[in-house]
Amino acid sequence: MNWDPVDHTVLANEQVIDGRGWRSGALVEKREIPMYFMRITAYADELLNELDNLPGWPEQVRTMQKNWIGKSYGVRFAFPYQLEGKAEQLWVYTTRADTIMGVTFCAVAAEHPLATHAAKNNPELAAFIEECKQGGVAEADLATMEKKGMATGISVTHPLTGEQVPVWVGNYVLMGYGEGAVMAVPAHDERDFGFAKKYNLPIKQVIQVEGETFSLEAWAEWYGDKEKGVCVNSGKYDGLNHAQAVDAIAADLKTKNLGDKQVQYRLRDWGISRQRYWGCPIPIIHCPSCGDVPVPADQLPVVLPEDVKIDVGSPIKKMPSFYETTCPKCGGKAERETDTMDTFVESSWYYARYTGPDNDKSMLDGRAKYWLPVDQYIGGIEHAILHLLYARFFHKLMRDVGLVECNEPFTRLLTQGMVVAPTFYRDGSDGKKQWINPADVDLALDDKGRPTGATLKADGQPVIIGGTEKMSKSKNNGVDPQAIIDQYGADTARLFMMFAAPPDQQLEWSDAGVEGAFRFLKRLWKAVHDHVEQGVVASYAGGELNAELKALRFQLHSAIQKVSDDYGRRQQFNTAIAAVMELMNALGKVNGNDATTRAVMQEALEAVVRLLAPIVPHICHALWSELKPGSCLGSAAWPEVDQAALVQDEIELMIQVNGKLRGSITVSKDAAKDAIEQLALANPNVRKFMEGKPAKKVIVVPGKLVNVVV
RNA sequence: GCCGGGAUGGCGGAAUUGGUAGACGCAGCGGAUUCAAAAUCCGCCGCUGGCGACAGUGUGGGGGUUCGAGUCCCCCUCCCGGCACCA
Repeated sequence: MNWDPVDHTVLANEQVIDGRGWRSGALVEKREIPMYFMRITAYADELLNELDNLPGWPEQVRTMQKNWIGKSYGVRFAFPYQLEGKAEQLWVYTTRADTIMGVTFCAVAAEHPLATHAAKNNPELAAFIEECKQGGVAEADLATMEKKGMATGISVTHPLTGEQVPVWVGNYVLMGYGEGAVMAVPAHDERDFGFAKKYNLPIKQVIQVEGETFSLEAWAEWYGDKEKGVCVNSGKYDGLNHAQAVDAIAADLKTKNLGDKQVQYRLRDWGISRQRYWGCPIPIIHCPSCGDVPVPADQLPVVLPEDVKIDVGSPIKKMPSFYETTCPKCGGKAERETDTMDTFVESSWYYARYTGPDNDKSMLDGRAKYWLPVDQYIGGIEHAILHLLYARFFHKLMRDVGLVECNEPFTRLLTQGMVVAPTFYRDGSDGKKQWINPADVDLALDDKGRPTGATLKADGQPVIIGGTEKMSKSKNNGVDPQAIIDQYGADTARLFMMFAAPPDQQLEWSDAGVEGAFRFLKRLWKAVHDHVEQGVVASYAGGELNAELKALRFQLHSAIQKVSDDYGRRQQFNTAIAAVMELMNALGKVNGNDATTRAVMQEALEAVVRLLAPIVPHICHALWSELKPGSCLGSAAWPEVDQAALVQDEIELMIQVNGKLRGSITVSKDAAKDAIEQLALANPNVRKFMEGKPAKKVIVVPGKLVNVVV
């Protein structure tokens, strides 16, 4: 954990800025703190494999979860060594056992027992180990920090060559991950290469890719290649490829009892303890004689007390009335756990609780089995891994105790892009940033629309422009759509937001264009009323149509098809709205008052109202009752595509010469390929650009275009 | 640093399977209506050249594959999300 030595508190990663606590400014230390975990790793394989059974999930989310779980096939093996006359083993894990003959040193974490031992009589090393404990624990910090190390003076024995291999302490090796130790092959691992160059450690090439030349001077991409490389300088393993070498080496290690193949996961167990008030209390009682005892089922749930005083730290940690209790086992004096659960725990099953919110006997009941899984789940892409992986895990836990029956919680997933907005702040007197809401700021723009400065509306004084980030409470850059709702109504606000961008795309918030949505709804309202004023009629059901009405019905039914597909399959609402807008533009151009025209108009307007209802429900309900008096939109069927209306007699084909657009021809829908070619070659503009040369090739893409190659 | 996304007119975006780049909307410009304005309606609207017909050019940058690339492949830049205690 990140420990602030001044404030004596655990800090969230977000609260560690450049290795310092956000309030105290003190250098943060890494500290081990006892805590409770949920064993999500026991479900790693199922969580991974089931990703292939989630066709309704976006590919990118499945890929991210797959990479996060990070199943790897490698070899776990040991370097034997003697310590104070005793035989010991330094265990490491690698996915590149084929490079094992190129090991020139090992690196261990600062907290590794070997490092602790070596530091006993080595004050310089002890100081270095202390230094390694500084800084935050976030993976991003660890990955970007300068790689540092120091020799321990201890050597271990290479399990295959018998050579002595020096052991270093490395600030980039983590005790909590894997074995807390790694083998280093500088010739074939970029990080090890940099480390070896920096500390002048030997580099031994053991992989060769044909046609390449190895150089100690600089790292090259192929050094790390495991597809094309074969072993060299590796004795009996020379000439073997990656898979063969791993097999042979693993077998030899196994013979020596010093290792074997092993499957590993990047996924770690889920630490759920939080030293905060706000969260579900962890139901454990600490008894001096019985140890950690679970709170008996009949005393659950442990309820968070509400009569608390909030000042510094969690109030329940200073509240004897909460934590003083008796041991359920021995009846002696005991204390409740005062850590609470990560709020991700609750967000991992709330969706199931919705099926029985009134149940005060158990967390879920049979209704959960009836309703689940959730057909369509919607959440921000920022939850692609943590929340969605925890929820999947928790669902499987609930399945395994019989609370739910399905394997996965969410059948279809839509991950909406973040709504991002600029951030603004001032440096407060306490050194903390005061975040200012974009609505309270005036922006000055240059002629290219880029911001040049910003001032607070209230005092006209400048504020600092921060980055554009996802809207959040902590950065105070959220924008409330209430202002739009107040001015234009909820339908306009909904239409505008759905029209702005596809939902899975990130969107920089701006209310420019909201007028356009409002105008469109006014046009729709007027179009229906203009029609209804002349009396409602039965919608078109068949009969001869002139070319104009035929074209209109083509557009109408194309729109129905497109909107249905956009809503159902593509989940892209901006294009669905655009299709209806195009249709409305076409309807606006219709002249004529005859019975057939009015019937087609009735058909079109009825369709439009139903197509838009999911986006702008209020106005559509009102308009539907005008178009179909006595009927309710809520029970109206979704409009159906009339396939006959989609048949066109003639189609327009684009003509290209050498891939460049040079004109178009209109042909009958079932014109033969030869006839199309002849027509294209006869086109005056085509002849002009052919410059008298013969056509080498004519490509006809049915229904699309003709390309003449000369 | 690693993993996942993204970059297209002045702006938001469209182009779904490699086949008309810029749909739809905003802003802007011109016109109609009006005493005037608002509202509404009509037209124009990537860039360069041209009175124009039209031609050239153009989807972050560089290379490649293809009859044809916004779309596929390789390399690069920048932006956003996640990186296990923001949730």
